[in-house]
Formats: sequence, C-alpha cells, structure tokens
Amino acid sequence: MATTRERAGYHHGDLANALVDAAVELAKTGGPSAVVLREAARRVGVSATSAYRHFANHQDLLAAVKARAQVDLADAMRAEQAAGDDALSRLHGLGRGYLRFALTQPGWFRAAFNTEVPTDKTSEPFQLLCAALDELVAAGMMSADRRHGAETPLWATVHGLANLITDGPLASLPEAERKRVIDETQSFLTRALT
Amino acid sequence: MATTRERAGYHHGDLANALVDAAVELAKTGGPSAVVLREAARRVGVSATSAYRHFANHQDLLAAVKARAQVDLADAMRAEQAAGDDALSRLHGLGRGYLRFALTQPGWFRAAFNTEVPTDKTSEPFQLLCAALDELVAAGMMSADRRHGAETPLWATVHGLANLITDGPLASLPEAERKRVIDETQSFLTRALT
DNA sequence: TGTACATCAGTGAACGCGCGTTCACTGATGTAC
DNA sequence: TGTACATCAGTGAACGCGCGTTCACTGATGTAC
Repeated sequence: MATTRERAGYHHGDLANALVDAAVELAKTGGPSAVVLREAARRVGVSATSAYRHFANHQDLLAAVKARAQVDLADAMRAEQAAGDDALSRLHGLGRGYLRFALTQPGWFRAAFNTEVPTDKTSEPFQLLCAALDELVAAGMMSADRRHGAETPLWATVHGLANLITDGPLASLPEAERKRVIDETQSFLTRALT
Repeated sequence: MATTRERAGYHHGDLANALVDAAVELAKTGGPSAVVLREAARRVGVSATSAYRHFANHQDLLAAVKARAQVDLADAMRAEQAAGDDALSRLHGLGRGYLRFALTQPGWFRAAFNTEVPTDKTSEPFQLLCAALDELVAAGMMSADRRHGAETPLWATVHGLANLITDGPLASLPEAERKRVIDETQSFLTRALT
C-alpha cells in the first residue's frame, strides 16, 4: 500500500489518488454522472473542501476518472487479444474485450467515453486496433487495399454494438439473443475485412 | 393551430401537447438532461404543478419527448432514403439520414436514445432498415445468405459512427476528416453487404 | 541540536442554486333536472 | 332557459434535497540559520 495507505494523521499522504479511487468506484457503480465530489471526499473520510487542494474543480476530478477508465478498457482489450493465436483471432479479441468491458461494467464503460471531458482520437484503444489491422496485413490475411480506411468503420461497429446493448434499445435482449447478435457482428466484420 | 393554440384563458385547452413541445425544444438544445419539467412549464407560461395534471412525473414527460425524437429520426431517414434510385442507394440513404440527424441535432439524437426510458427493439428506424435490406435482396443486389443476420451489425456501425462523431472521441474531427470517415464507412459497409 | 517561520494540507460553516414533488386551494366547465 | 352541483384544470407557497464551491481558519511539516 504505497500509494493508497491509510491516513496516518492530519495529513493524508496521498489524498489525490485516494479521491480518484473513490470517484472511480462511484463511476463503476453508477456511471460518470454518479461521480460526486462530495461523496468521494466522504468516502475517503475527508472534508469536501480538501479536494480543492488537488483538483481545480469537479470536472478535473472527472477527467482523472475518465483517464483511468480508458486505461482499463485498453487492458481488457489486450487481455482478450493475447488469447488469440493468429492475426485474425487477435483482432477479434480486441473487439471481444471491448464488448466484455462494456457489458460487465456499463457505468465504467460510459465513464471512458464521458462527453464532459475531451478524448484523444489517438487513444490507446484506437492504437491497439490500428496495430492489429497492420498485423493482419503482415500475416497476409488482409489486402492492403481493404486495410485502407478500415479503422473507423471497425471501431464504429464494435462501439455501436456496445452502446446498443449496454445503454440502448438492445439492452433488454435476452442472453441468448445477445450472444447471437454479437456472433452475427463478428461474422459480418470478418466478411468485410478478409 | 388546432392542437397548440394560444391559451384562451384559465384553461389552456391543450396543455399536455404544449408541455411536450416545450420539453422537445429543451431536448433539442441541450439533450435529454436539459428536459426540466419546471422550465417546460415556465415556457408555456403555466405553473409547474399543472404539469402533474397531464404527466405522472418527470420521467413520463421524458418518455413523450423520446417518442417524438424517434419519430423525427425515422422521418430524417425516410427523407434521404426517398432520394435513392436503386435499392443500394436507398439503403445508404437510411444511414445518411441517421447520421445527418445525429450531426445536425446531437442533443435531439441523444434524446431519441435516452436511457432513462426503455425503447423498443422493433422501433421504426430498425424496421426501416430491415425493409431496405429485404429490398436489396429482392433487387438481386444481395444474396439471401448475406442478408441473414445483417441488420444488427449494420445498425451498430451507423449508430456507433454517429455516437463517436457527435458525442465521442471523434467529435473534434475537422469537417474534411469527418466526411472522409463517413465515406470510408459507407464503402466498408457496401463491401460487407454486396 | 534547537528554534523561528514560511508553506502546505487539511477543517467546518455557509451560500446560492434549482430541481421534482406535494399540499390545500380556487376558478372554469359541463351536465342533470 | 336557468340553476345547482360535481368535476376538472389550473394556482402559489412550500419542502427537502444535495450539489459545487468559497471563505476564513488552523494544525502539521520542513527548512534556514
């Protein structure tokens, strides 16, 4: 417990991180709108005011939370990617990781794309996707022609499916149907790519 | 002005619709979270309490707003679809209508997919898509094999692109780039379909 | 090694805000006789 | 045609809530001499 040790006394030692930890917990449970500065402070056992020693304001805290969510998302993607044994299944792994993240932690997923705070287009998830496509070309499983301009459509498809299922009209789909549309989407994408 | 005429006196005559109209205006400007019951009443020139004669609560009003947004979205899709002269360009029209709606009225688009209120999977936009795919098969431009299970992936792609561009990491894309990714997506989908 | 002092990291009380919702009410409307 | 009365559609005041943020403050820390 180097970074988030218990408070030793009056001075906390690592309040900034402790507050982000608490805020992350809130976001995981209820999405970005559940990130309430006062509640985060409460959970850490500290006055609300103290947060202003470490964050300019509420938005600033939210930005830190979003950054953490993006890292987690990238981790989830890499975890599934690593299980693949060829370039195509590694690419599919990225998508499955993305979806799994969104499905198992919808609030946290929403936090990763929280609109209040700007995101990089060149975020890690996107870079992972680009690299995986390059891998696919290098392995001779995709023509350079198809590779061109494929990143965004691919991202959009997986992102859209995640949104439809976690937050949208497909949210109430029974488990079996959900599995079906995910498989359909994977087939669809494979056809478009190879 | 049959349905939304000016108030004649103490009794409004069509307060329910007037309130929804005002709430719709709020949603168009600031998205679903801007739909504030008190503000809608204020705009109609009526006490906040009066809304409770016509809506059970805030959510109920929000549901009416969402329904209107969905109708508008379907209209936007049909408008572009009608301009197409073959089955494929008619299908593309649906997607362009969807995107145009999202790009020109992001708040309104968000309202159409507002999470607080459940949506039908069999909403009009989705039905339009299914019909257009059937058309494509009937015209001999798509095999029945490819037709199977294509609805959701297609929807996801367009929906995801709309979200990425209006609310997500691609929101800050310059106009030219935005046009490019939309075109890329259209090509990508064409390849997957035909 | 001890001490003065600047700086840093906390505190509690308070403010203003605007929301959704409830309450007891009153003015307008329409219908039965 | 007129009138009593039930019902309907509004009203204004008030409540409780919890938020982000500011204020003037004080206790802890570390550094210069």
